Amino acid sequence: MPELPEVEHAARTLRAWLSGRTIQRARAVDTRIFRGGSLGDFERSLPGRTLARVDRRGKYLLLTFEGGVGVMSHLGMTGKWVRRVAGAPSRRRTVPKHSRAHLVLDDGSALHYVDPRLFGQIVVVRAHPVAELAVIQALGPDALVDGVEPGRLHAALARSARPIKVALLDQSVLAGIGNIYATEALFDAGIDPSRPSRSLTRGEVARLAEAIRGVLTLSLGRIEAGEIAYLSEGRGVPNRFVIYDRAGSPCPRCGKVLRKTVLGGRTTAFCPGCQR
DNA sequence: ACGGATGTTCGCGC
DNA sequence: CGCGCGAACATCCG
Repeated sequence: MPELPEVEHAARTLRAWLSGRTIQRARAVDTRIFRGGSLGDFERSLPGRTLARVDRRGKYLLLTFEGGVGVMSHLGMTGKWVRRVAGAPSRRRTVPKHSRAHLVLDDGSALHYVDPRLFGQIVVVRAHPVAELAVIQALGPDALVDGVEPGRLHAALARSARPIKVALLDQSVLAGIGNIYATEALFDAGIDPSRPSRSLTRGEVARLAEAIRGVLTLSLGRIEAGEIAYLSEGRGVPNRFVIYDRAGSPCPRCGKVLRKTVLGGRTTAFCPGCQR
């Protein structure tokens, strides 16, 4: 579930895996994950290089290598980076299922990009810094790095009549929020997700901004603490969210039965009792 | 067994 | 231009 906290964790993990290492080999499978001439650039431009930095903007990972080659990696719905260590006494397969690309490092490890549904993207950029890609420039302030400034958010929300939940998913309004954290933050702030975004008062936007900060930092903390095995193989992990995917259960705040609706084509859980 | 849903983004048509 | 909808794909659940 790669939204901001999960992508931030992926960024930190990649930073640790790649720091001080040299890429020996790069291979990719020809899928639509690679746009333009990126597949060839991925295989040819990366070997011999070392990492300069890993950044995250919203849900986008930005890798910059010494010598001026950048890689943009977006995880889509089901993408993740996993590491395989040579000779590890593991019963896991050497090449993970649905591996679409991998980097072999000088310590013998291999970093695989795994993405069953192929909704992710990898773009290799040589002409300019990777952060100058149009998709990155189009992003609004990052919900974690830049913070959620209530006045600015209020101004952005005041321009549209679409539901507040849909506006929160718009990455040009605020970068990093996806379906789960939009649902959670609106519940936390006690705001009905179907309200027109421009109907929110300054006070409500301030509450929402605090709720967004809260749900993102809480989740990131839990991921970093190892409480959540996002990068591991395990599936069927229990739902750790407060109301996401809990329609039909009692509201943990007021006890009314949680309901669900569809906004912007996305399922949205909400409490009819305490979200106004 | 099969229909319907699933974390994201983009492009099309109105 | 704003918006709503479907498509891209594999897997899981009931």
